Amino acid sequence: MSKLSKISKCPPAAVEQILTLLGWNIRTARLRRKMRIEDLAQRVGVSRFVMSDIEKGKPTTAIVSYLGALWALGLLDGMQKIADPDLDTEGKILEKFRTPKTAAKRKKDLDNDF
Amino acid sequence: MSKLSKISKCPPAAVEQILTLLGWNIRTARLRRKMRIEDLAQRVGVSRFVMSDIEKGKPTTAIVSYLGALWALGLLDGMQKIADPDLDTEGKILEKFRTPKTAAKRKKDLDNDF
DNA sequence: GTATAATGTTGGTTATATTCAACATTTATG
DNA sequence: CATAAATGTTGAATATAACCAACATTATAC
Repeated sequence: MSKLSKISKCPPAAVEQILTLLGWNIRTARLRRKMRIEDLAQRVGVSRFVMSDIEKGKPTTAIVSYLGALWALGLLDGMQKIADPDLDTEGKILEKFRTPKTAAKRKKDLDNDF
Repeated sequence: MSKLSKISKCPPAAVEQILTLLGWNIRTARLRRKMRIEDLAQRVGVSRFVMSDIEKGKPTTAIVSYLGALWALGLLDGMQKIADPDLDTEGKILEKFRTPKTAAKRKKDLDNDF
């Protein structure tokens, strides 16, 4: 039996697209800085094979390796805003009043399930 | 000998900080949507343990699982801009003229190594 | 306050991500 | 064009990420 999650085996198109784009962007940034794959890999602390995988947008590679590449390129800043609660207008609407620590449901709670 | 990369064992503070923040933001978005860890995990296609790891900002978890969480929460959009070459002013300056496919160096090329 | 649901924790199993060596291919320099 | 560097590819070894069951803890609903 596979120990690889469904999303790893067959990611949604939107996710695959983001991964491919991210890898390509990292490659572009590296070349602009005249660094070899090996150079960037060393700064990040991974092998050149992992760095190559990243530039191809490999889904199962550790997020820290991706973030490390962004960090080594001075491109980590944009990550601050990802999923920022202040910018999550949809979430703010859904929340309305409560700020719970769990998402407890009760039987009667039909919950629109949006 | 460890087969875990240096960056996984001891990520730079900036990277660790981003990971913790990202996990927390995902948790906040989930709670706002009144989803259980289990619910979100199912939509993403991972076990509840992996989803829990994500909310803790575990560095070695596959990037696709993080992106899947963002996707399932409708928060994937922001990723488009990460490392966007158009926004990489530093890179644009360094690049100047060429658009190479490799980062070839020649012996004489002293290269400022920035 | 109590019952119940959600989340956290631990230990064990297994497929696989990372690593590396060696070779092939592609790209850029002079 | 020729040469050397950069990158791609393959196969093998090994530590570990993902998974699960079972139990503990925490938080919510009534």
